Formats: sequence, structure tokens, C-alpha cells
Amino acid sequence: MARKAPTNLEYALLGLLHAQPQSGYDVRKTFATTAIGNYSSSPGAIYPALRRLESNGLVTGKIDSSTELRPRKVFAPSRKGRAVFRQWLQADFTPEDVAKKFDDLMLRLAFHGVLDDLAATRDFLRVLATETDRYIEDLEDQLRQFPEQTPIQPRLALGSGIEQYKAAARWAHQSVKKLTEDGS
Amino acid sequence: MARKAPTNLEYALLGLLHAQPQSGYDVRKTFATTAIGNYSSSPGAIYPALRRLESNGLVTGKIDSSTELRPRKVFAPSRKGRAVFRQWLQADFTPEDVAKKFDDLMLRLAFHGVLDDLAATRDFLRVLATETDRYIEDLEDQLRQFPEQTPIQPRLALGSGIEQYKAAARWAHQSVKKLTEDGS
DNA sequence: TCGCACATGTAACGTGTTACATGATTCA
DNA sequence: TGAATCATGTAACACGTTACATGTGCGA
Repeated sequence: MARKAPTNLEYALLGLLHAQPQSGYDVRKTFATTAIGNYSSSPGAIYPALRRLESNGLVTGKIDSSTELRPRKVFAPSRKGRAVFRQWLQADFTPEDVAKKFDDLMLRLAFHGVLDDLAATRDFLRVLATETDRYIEDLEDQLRQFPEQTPIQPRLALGSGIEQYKAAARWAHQSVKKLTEDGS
Repeated sequence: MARKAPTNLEYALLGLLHAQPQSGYDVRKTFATTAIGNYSSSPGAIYPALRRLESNGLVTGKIDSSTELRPRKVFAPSRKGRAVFRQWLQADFTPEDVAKKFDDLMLRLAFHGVLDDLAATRDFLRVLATETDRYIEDLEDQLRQFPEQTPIQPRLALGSGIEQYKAAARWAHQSVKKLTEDGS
């Protein structure tokens, strides 16, 4: 065994199927119209990913012929799929994740509700907040270490990143507070 | 002809070579230690990309045997490479770019200095600022359209995105102001 | 002598992109 | 009749990831 970990797209699909069993076409619409991750809604990505999930036993597909249109294939997570998904949600994350894969962490957060454990979400956000604070210092160091004559454009680009991470940090701290207040 | 457009990694390499002709190993170090894009420093990405640039005539490589270590291959942009790079910097961008490829735009901004035209950078930021404002409204609409019973986690995840884009918008507007003041 | 920094590369693999194919139903 | 929407899929392709290969010089 020791199967390879699912890709982010596969986790995103698994998450959507947790909320509501649905077809590939349905999730394509979701990807096309909402800001979830930034996953492509291209059929060449979605359908093969659903196939992989199915052949790994993480979802089960059933043909729904009840409609008069072309039959839909509706997928739902299996018990194993649910277990794998929960483990992904609860996995530790590293400083590198904050620096390079912030979006992945937001994807996990978006689906954190399936754990049905606000304390877990609060802890997640707490770690995120402190790691983000740390990374901001890192970025500010990089800005300081730019040589004197560095033109303004790279400074601006880095500055944009810093401002965005600062906003994320404020948001994370505030969210922890919010969850602590109405969660206890 | 009608060559395929370079990848972002290739543009990033081209940009670094504009600042200073250097070897693959040199750029790997840069990628490994700075926040430039989030490009990987893996040799399996860098060396083939440099090869592609070379075979498309965008950079030229010269063996530098002056050191006693294993000889380095130092790359520099060609005339054609410089032209292609400038065109990339000046290309229009779409709302989709702001929504899904903000990082790419920051990469372009970081290298905008090679245009040596502060007015161009200011215009770039102006468009970026207004498009970002627009996208924020989009995201806030999505948040409002969440059904009543939506759990808090997806709201938080979307909220994080909104806060980050708001920070980016403030930064962009402020940068325009800064460039207008000391640029005229 | 062991390992690390320098320096460049290759091979297998998996995944996403793009473009195409198919076919039914609904509406103008 | 033709176009749009529903719905699923495949094939070619290119790129990045991971892991491996190779070889020198230097410091412990």
C-alpha cells in the first residue's frame, strides 16, 4: 500500500463531495464560479482526478439515470475517503507552507468544518497566526537587506507581499479571538 | 516561427539575467534564499529552462573556465531576449490575472525597472489598483451570497482572501501616489 | 578520509492545459 | 435548423518534482 498522497485538487474534490455528493459537472460549475482555491474547472483535470479518487477507494461513483438527460455520475466520499480527508485537515504545517503554500492552508481551513470541532479550527488559526508573524519578519529582513541602489520596483513588489501577509496575520489573530469568545 | 510564450520560470530567469549575467547555479541560490516568485530552485527545473531559453535564442551561454573549479556556464540575455522580456513587462493584464495570477503580476512588477520608465510602472500600478478594487467587490458579493447556515470556516477562508486583496489595493493606491509625487 | 560546497546535468513520473469528441435535450 | 446547455470523456503535450549521477577542491 503506502499510497501516494492525493493532490490538492483531489482534496478539494473530496471536500466538496463531503458537503454534497455530486457529479463532475457540478464541481466544475463550482470551480468556475467561486473563488475556491484557484482550481481549474477544465474537464481534463476534474474527470481524471475523480477517477483516481475512485480507483484509490476514496470516493464511490453511482450512475444516476433518474433524469432524462445524459446520465450523471454522482460521487460520494467513502469511509476511507473521509478518514484520509480528516487526516489532511489535521496535519501539522510547516513555516514553508506559510511562505509558499498559503492558499493550500486556506483550502484546508475552508473545509475545516467537517471536523466539527471549533477548538481544532482555533488551534489551526493560532499556529497560522504565529507562523505568519514570523514570516513577516523574514520578509522585512529581506527588504532591509536590499542593497542601497536597488530600484523601487522590487521594493514595491516585496512590499506588496509584506502588506498582504500583515493583513493575513491581523485576520488570523482576530479570528482566533472571535472563536475564543463565542466558542467558550 | 510564432514561438510559444515562455513560462513564468523562464521570464524569471530572463529577468535575473538582465540584472546580472550568471550561471544556473547562481540563480538557484537566489531562488533558494529570496522570496522571488515562489520558484523552485531544483536543478531539474532550472537547467532545462535555461536550455530552452538558449535554443529559442533568448539567452546566450558562455563557458567561463577562468575559475579552477568545474567550469561555469554563464548566461546573458540576447537582443531578442531583451525585446521579448520588455514585451512581457508591458503586456496588458486582465481581471482574471488579478484574481488568479496576482503573483505573476508581482513578478512583472519586480522586474519593471528594466523598462527604466517610472510612468509605465505607475500606469501598471494604477490599473492594478482599480482591478483589485473591482475584484474585492466580487469576493464580498460571494461572501454575502453564502447561504445562512454556512459554517464559519469557509467564511473565514474567504475573509482572509478579502483582507489580503484589500491590503494589496491599499498598497497599490499608495504606491501610485508615491510614484506620482517623486516622479513629477 | 569524510563530507560539504561548487556546478551541471539526466530520467522517470505525474499532473494540468488545451483541444477535441460525443450525444441528448431545449429553445429560438 | 442551429445554437446553447447538460454531461462525460480522451489524447497530445509540456512542465515541474523527485531522485540520481558525476566530478573538483577545500576544510575538519
